[in-house]
Amino acid sequence: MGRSPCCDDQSGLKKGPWTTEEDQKLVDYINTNGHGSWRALPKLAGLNRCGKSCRLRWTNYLRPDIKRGKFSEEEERVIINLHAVVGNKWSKIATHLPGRTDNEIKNFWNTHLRKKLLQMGLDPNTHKPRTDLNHLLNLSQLLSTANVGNMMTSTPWDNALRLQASAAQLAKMQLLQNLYMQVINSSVAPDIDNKTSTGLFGSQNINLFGGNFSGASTMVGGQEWNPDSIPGAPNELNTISNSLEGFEGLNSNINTNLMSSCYDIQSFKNQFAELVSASSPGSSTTNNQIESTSTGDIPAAGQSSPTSIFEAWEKLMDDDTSESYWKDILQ
DNA sequence: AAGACCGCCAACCGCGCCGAA
DNA sequence: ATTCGGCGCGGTTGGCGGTCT
Repeated sequence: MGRSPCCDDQSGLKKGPWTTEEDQKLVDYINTNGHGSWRALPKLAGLNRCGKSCRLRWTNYLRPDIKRGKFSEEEERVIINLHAVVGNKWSKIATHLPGRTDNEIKNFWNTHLRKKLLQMGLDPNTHKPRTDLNHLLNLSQLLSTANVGNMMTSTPWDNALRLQASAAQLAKMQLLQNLYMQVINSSVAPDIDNKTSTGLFGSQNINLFGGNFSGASTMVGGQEWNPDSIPGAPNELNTISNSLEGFEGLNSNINTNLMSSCYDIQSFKNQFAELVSASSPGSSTTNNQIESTSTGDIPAAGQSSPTSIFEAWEKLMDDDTSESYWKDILQ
């Protein structure tokens, strides 16, 4: 049982866009008298509007301390960080951004930041990696952007490009994670969903996520890149990385350099083979099968075998990977 | 040139909270 | 303790302007 609206269609009160005359009346009245009771205000100010409409117009548009124009990078960062903590509490977020209204922040989130997170493979609601497989199609696009690094120079674009490249690396980690999840869910290794077992979830306890990116150099776009060379980048990556902690998936024991190890598919294969042979002695899957190289064949939809998954990974490493291939793989 | 499509954002709507009676 | 009114919040809508075909 909801409340009756403060101004229904029968009230004869005006709705829709405000005219400059109405704005002026409202501003003049509030400047002279303050808003007082919003319900009483329209009559006192000579406006044919409901109080709620007046309040919204004032708080979202006419207030003198409103800051208009593009959001700065710092503001973006604040919004994302706060959203990760408080969720869709726009008014709470707005209290940390002087001059910005909850409505403006909400709109900015829905039109820009939400998409940004989605492109990074993060769920905008949880700020954790998306677990649905469809988004991997977007990731493959992200990965291709990493090649922009080839054109890197010493321009102000560097930071943005390199951060984007690092996001692409993160995407690769996620893909690895998702591929592994497919393995876990496949019939090949039905009993290895035990994170204390040996092998891929082994005892080395080095978590791919939640690590420290400071000092972790890697190859980006054919050049060695160290996040430390970019002010704020290690923190940025650590923030993203930390947000991935607790993800129900790969707790990798890939134990070399945190970032470059993500490319080390061979060790991943070897450890996986070890795991499969240890966990599924009766399995027909052999190391040889796992080690078999891609023939370029596209696996049938619905199939999910270690071989096809590794092929998928190798395909990912191939810049020419087509979107249709991914669709087939991920179905 | 014009219609279709899309993104942005101001404004509206419904609900929940809170304080006063 | 309960009811009621006012306000604020978050979700949604619809119009406008820009871009695409």
